[in-house]
Amino acid sequence: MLRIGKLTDYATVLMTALAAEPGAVHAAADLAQRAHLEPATASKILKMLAKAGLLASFRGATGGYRLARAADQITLADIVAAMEGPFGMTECVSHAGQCGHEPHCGVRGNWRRVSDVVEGALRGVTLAQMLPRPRRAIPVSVEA
Amino acid sequence: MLRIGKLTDYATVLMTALAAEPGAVHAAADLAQRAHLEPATASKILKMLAKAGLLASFRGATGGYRLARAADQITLADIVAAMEGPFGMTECVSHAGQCGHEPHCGVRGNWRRVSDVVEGALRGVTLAQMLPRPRRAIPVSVEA
DNA sequence: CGAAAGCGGACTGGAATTGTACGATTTGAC
DNA sequence: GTCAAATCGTACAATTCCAGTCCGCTTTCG
Repeated sequence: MLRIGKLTDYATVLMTALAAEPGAVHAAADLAQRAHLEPATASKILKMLAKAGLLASFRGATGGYRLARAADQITLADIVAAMEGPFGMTECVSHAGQCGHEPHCGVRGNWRRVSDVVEGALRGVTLAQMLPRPRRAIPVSVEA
Repeated sequence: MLRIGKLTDYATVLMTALAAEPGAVHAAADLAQRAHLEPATASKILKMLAKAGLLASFRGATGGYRLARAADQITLADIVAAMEGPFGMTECVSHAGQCGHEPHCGVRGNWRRVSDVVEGALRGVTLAQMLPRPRRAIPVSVEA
């Protein structure tokens, strides 16, 4: 498993739909239709992405959403963080001190290293690379 | 976030406790005490690990659990897979055909690549490396 | 002014996960 | 041969989390 939430997955679809026409402002209903999502659900996701600073929003009639940065400046790590909060595969990685077992744990450091690798992998994939185009390698290198 | 379950985390603690004295057979109650877990919970986890083939179990008096393989032949990927089932960050990676959006998705391949990177990272950490010892680098290399 | 569109929050139904308990079975020890 | 120790398998209760929806408010264009 090791899943991300469905909403996070939908978010990537919506983001790629926006990246397909960068610069243009898209209404939420329009994006929902492209991504085959319920308008209410799409709207919720777009709100979260806007709050995280990944999208610029425009209110009022003819309003909508637009990418806040160029597609090659937005990575999967950004999207995941926007939808699911701070990184960390275990509670103790993202929120130190919450787990009463920390003093005698011994595996904490290892999870921290793995989390860093995962974050690096997500950070290595940009929105531009996710468009249906020739793919490039994901650069990853980690030292412990 | 991008969390693994708590039970998976506990499982790594139990596994390292077993790896500290390889070859010896430990009772579930003993391991629970070392890991500071409720006996019932530890037992549940140990059963899962045994069913997955990571531990050898011995019934009856003086029974208990022992590593099925050497500590450097067991990786975090094995433990996570034992506790959480087949890999994949999205539903469509581990179970193709379940998601009605697949025909027009366009991001599936990208999640597949990221999942592979994550799996590689977990596969690069062995139980032997998780013991409180000098750490080595996690080798990771991926091509897309 | 009115319609269109985003903003914010709340709410609910369901699913997954966690943690626990109990009887059955196996095995070593005396 | 009997007993006690220990796992196995299953089932269950509680809780937490998440997906999805809805509604009222605000903003902006025509």
